[in-house]
Amino acid sequence: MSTKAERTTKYIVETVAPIFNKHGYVGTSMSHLTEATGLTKGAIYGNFENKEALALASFEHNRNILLLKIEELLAIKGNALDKIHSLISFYRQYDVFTLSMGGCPILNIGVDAQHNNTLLAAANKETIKEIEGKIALVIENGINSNELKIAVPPLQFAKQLYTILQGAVAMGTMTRDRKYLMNTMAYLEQLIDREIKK
Amino acid sequence: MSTKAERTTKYIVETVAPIFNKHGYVGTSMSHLTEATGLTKGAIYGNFENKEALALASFEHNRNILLLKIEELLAIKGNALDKIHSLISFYRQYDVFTLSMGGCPILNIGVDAQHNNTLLAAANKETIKEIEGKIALVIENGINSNELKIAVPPLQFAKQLYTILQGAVAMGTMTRDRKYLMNTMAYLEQLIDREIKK
DNA sequence: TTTTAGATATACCATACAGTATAATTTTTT
DNA sequence: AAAAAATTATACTGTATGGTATATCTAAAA
Repeated sequence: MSTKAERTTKYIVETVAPIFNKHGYVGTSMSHLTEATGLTKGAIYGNFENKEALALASFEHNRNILLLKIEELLAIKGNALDKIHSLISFYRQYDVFTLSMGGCPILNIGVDAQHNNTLLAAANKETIKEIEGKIALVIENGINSNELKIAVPPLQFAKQLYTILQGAVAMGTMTRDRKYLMNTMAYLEQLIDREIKK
Repeated sequence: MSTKAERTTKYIVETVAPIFNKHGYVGTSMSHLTEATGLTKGAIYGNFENKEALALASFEHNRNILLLKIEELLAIKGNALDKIHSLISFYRQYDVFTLSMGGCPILNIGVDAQHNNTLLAAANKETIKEIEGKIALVIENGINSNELKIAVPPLQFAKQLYTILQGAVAMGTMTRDRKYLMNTMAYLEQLIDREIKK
């Protein structure tokens, strides 16, 4: 069984991650965190070196949830097109999926950290790269197995797809209107079939 | 000629707008603003009621620059397709255009204000509506003059187009990589021609 | 050019901030 | 069950925060 501190550390991160995601690095104060956790600063600073380390752990927590889900979606049985459709279909409910995280961690931290915290900004950039790489791999396999044919390299296609997905996430977030997700995914579904079928 | 206070007010907003845009509402402190302007708090609070009013004026300043530019781009001589291409082409240099504002005001304020300032969030939402409306009008005119034919209503098409544009802006911002703008606009140019030509 | 009104600077609130030293309290080990 | 070690609470730093009252200065009107 895990030690007390390990469990407390986990509890703090889980409780605090959506707060950092919602209010950003500067927008989140230690008093927000003590209030939300019911713990004192002594407990928090006993488990994390400083606010930045806690913010980083919080981002990585949310990032892991998202990455694991994306891996799962791209690992379903079927060919490359099935996997891509599985991903796109998921983004219809991306808002409810990210609700418990306090919204999309990529968008929120990516924008907030840009001029407020270089560590978080770098971690975010790295995560984007990972997601794009995972999508690209699926595309590449589809090409190698003679299933797909596309005009651009797999990674560029993956980046283009993820850009449109994140566009819908951004617009949905800013306007608090789910329709951006629904309409964009509907549009993408038919676009993908038309563009990459062999 | 304008009064002294009018000129000072203008000077403050111009100086302060990119700071709010970069660091967000909570991330911007009054000391940032006094330092940047070379003025004291007395001068600033003499011209603005509080921090929120100043942040709102700052957003509206950046928003006006952007909206005026978009209006200009959509007002060029030619048919609807020319106007749309004019807009898309502009977004290739969107990063250099928004540099002096401290980045895209729609994205930055839209994400930051979401959980930190309801007034700013509402103003941002309104601006998005305006931009989409302007694009939709161009599409509508193109349809009425028998130039274009599209499968969805003009406003939905406009929303879809702006979603992809903002996706490129978001990805470019988060990764600090211009290629997202370049590649997405290249992709859009050929997509538009294929999809909406009559 | 003097008066008056408008605009800016200074000095100061009370409060909140991130962070720390240490005491009290739990866990864990013996 | 006692001792040792690890963990959390308390109380406190010094500094920064948004905002204000008032004094000083500057520009416009008489």
